[in-house]
Amino acid sequence: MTTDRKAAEREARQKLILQGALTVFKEKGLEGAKIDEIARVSGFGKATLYYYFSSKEEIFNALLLHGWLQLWRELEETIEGGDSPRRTFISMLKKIAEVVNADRPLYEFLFFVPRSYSSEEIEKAEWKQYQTRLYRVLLELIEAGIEKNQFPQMNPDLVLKALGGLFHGLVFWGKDNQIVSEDLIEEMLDNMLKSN
Amino acid sequence: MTTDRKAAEREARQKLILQGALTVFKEKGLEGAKIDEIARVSGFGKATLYYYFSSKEEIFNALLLHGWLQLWRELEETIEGGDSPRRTFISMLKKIAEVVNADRPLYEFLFFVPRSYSSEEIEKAEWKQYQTRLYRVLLELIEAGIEKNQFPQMNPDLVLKALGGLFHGLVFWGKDNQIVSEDLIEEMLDNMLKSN
DNA sequence: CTATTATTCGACCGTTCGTTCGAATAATCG
DNA sequence: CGATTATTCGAACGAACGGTCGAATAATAG
Repeated sequence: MTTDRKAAEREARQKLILQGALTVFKEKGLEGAKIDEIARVSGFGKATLYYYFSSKEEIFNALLLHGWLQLWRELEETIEGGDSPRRTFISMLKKIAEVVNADRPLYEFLFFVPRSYSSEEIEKAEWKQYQTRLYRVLLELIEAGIEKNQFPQMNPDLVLKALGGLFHGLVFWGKDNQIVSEDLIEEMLDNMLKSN
Repeated sequence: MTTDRKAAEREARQKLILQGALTVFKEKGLEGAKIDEIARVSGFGKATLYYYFSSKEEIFNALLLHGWLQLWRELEETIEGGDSPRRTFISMLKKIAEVVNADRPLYEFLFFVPRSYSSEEIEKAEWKQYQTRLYRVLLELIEAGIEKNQFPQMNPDLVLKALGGLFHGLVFWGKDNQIVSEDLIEEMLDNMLKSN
């Protein structure tokens, strides 16, 4: 069967397009990114893009879905690990940082951009559920951890906001290049959660 | 002289336009906001907007400048207060939260949107310097505070990223309506900085 | 080889949108 | 009052852009 190779080639070309799209999206945002430029950067003609994707928004969503699937794949084993809530929580953030640092352009895009474009279309996108699921898992860990006195005795939602924001700030803020190691994240979290 | 009244009226009309622009920008972002809609919402004809502002981007920048000036005006007395670095730092964040909560639409816009549109035009905008200045003041407080053992003994940049992110998460994340009180912010910070 | 299918692409289309024009109206002045 | 200036606005302009078309080329099949 040639069908396998054909499918693989098709997928490879899609990946090339997504790669080009990412660099343009990152630089210009969703609306600022022009199809013509994405085509130019990925090295295809404009019409060819539409041979592989049916619209600009589909490219956008495919990119995010790709990132979330990859992130989630890496997280699953950590979640199943059966550590204490606090250890699992910290391990998850470390793992996320690791994944992020392995492909910053993609994940900066993934964690920043969607906040700015909350059209109804996007609300229903497939990748959205993974975002929601991640939030829920982290929240449940905090709830369980509070019971065991491993987190500050406060409203779990607040604790998640605070620690999530802290993580976000550590990993994503600042002049590009300087990435924060997973160990530093662990140290910071342990430091700040110490007294409880 | 009627000149004063004229100028005041002109400014009042500009404020109306900015107010309308804010609601549209917030809902649609910079590119998604259409001049026609801003005109409709502010209750002026489209061409009238151009009688008061020379371009869409000028409206955008005027809006942000307005917000930063107001925020900075409120912050200045806190900075001059002469409290300890740690107290001043916490007071500043509390004050920022207060200002934000007093006009959430404006400040959610102000703190979120610019991250998505980093064109070179925006880099040079007048409001940018206030953002930079705020960052520097907070960093200096942390540096001074670390010396006095009032903050974790870590790289000041990292501490600012962590605490800034934490603050950002507390104040801006989550389902809209629920605002976080300044006292909660203080409690959270004091809690997490306790052990040092 | 020819026939059929898959892929590529620049030119083109229709729409949208920021901006400008020119005329109409209101305010101010002498 | 008339004359001059300030303000308002919808209509029209032109550029930009997402998406489509149809022809050309490459790959595969028989």
